[in-house]
Amino acid sequence: MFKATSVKAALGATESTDTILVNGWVRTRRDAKAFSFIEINDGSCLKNLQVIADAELPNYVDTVQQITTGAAVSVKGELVASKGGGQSWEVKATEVTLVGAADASYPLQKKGHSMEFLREIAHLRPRANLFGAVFRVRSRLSFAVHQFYQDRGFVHVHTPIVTASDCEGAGELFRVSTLDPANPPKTEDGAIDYGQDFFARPTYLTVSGQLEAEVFACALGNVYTFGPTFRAENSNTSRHASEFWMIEPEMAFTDLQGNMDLAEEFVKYLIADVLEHCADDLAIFGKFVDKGLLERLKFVLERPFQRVSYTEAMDIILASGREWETSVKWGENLQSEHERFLAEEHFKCPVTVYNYPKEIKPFYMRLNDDDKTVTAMDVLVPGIGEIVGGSQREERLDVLEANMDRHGLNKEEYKWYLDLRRYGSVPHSGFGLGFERMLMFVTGMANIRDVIPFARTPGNAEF
RNA sequence: UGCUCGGUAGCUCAGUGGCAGAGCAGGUGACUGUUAAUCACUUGGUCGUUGGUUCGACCCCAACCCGAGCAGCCA
Repeated sequence: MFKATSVKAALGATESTDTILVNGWVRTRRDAKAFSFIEINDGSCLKNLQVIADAELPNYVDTVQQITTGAAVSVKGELVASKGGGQSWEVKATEVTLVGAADASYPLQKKGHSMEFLREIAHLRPRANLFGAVFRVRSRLSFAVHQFYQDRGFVHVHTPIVTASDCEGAGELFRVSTLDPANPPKTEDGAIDYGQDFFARPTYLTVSGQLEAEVFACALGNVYTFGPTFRAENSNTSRHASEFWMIEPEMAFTDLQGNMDLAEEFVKYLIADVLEHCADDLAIFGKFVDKGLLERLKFVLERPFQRVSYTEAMDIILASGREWETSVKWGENLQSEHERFLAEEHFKCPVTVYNYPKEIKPFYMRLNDDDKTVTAMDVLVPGIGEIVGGSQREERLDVLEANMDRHGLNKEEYKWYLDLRRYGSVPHSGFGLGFERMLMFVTGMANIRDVIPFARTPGNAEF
């Protein structure tokens, strides 16, 4: 069989070619006097390839003129310089095969559609220009994540997706069980007997690979995870999903400063990589989704991230003289409006906030010498808010145990985690970066549901 | 989960207590190296669901369902 040429390769040609084969889906067809224009797209790039199907073709009337938007076609012909404006190359067809027809009920029209409508046809939306671009960028961004860490000698660790730790503090979990929900085995006191469950204990989908990543950092030095993460929160916002992907680097012999340095370098690397490798796709976001996108990305790339301690951030917020919907004071969580104010108005660039009050952060964060704050750090970006959350971990056994007591955790269940502090404990740090939030930032897409192929949100797991 | 807004043709929307509308898509025809082609004609409706008010409800009221935005949870 003749080897097919991608639309991307055909459009990037440097000279005409006698015979090429192009496969793809028809975006639109128009009739001229003695021939038909067929525009096909195969997902290899944003642009379509224009095909000239002459009326002399033997199947012109009964096939070519019946081809509609959405149909799959195979075209053989000559790649020639276009006689019309708008494209440099086109294919003069010698053979047009209708591989799979699409009738008038094909939902994607040549016009723009609302994001909400396209979400309802998630199985067809990758064929829309915008979503083809989103998912090509997603693929590239994913590759860039690995390249960043691999280039720096980090080891990729596949942390488990099924986990038994249910009290890490990162929200509600999805239970994993093979018990019959209508008739579960019971213990003598009437409780469900998870001893008879598949894993002989209650298990859940992971909310973070951090604790396991710490194990590997304390053996292999610098490691990272990149995998799916699950939160059973009833969150209904444009930036939360029940299933999302997260990158979690973890570094031994590294303090909070080194952690913040890595987070900033990482975010900038991803932006630079996408700017370099996805220019065409980014252009469509700049045109239809977010006019200021390219300028903002370049701006973020050039400027150092601002760094302020939680205490300094609180002073800035309190000194701003603004009226807040939720008033805050030292010791309380920053609200979205405060984070947005810092990133979008006060600094007008990404901000890393560090050293948060210990009361509002999880047990594993390292206690500072002031005994009031822990080495937490969040990177806030304009338009999205928190994109990175991390910390230096508490490496001192006695302090960690005291933290766990204070948080009411069962130390028995964390024996293996505490062992890391018993045997060769070292200062270590890491963070989590929300992959979809990064993708939103890089594309300007406003809703997380539009950067996930098949989004899972409360009440929604179709497809 | 709370607050706010919305649900009318395949899509995007307008509409008013008294016969259901437009643009686009679809169909037919014309024209044409076009490119979200153009022009003419044209098909298409349980106005989210259920109940209530009313002589009469797409419109007013209530409950529910679905969607979106914001908040909380966080990445």
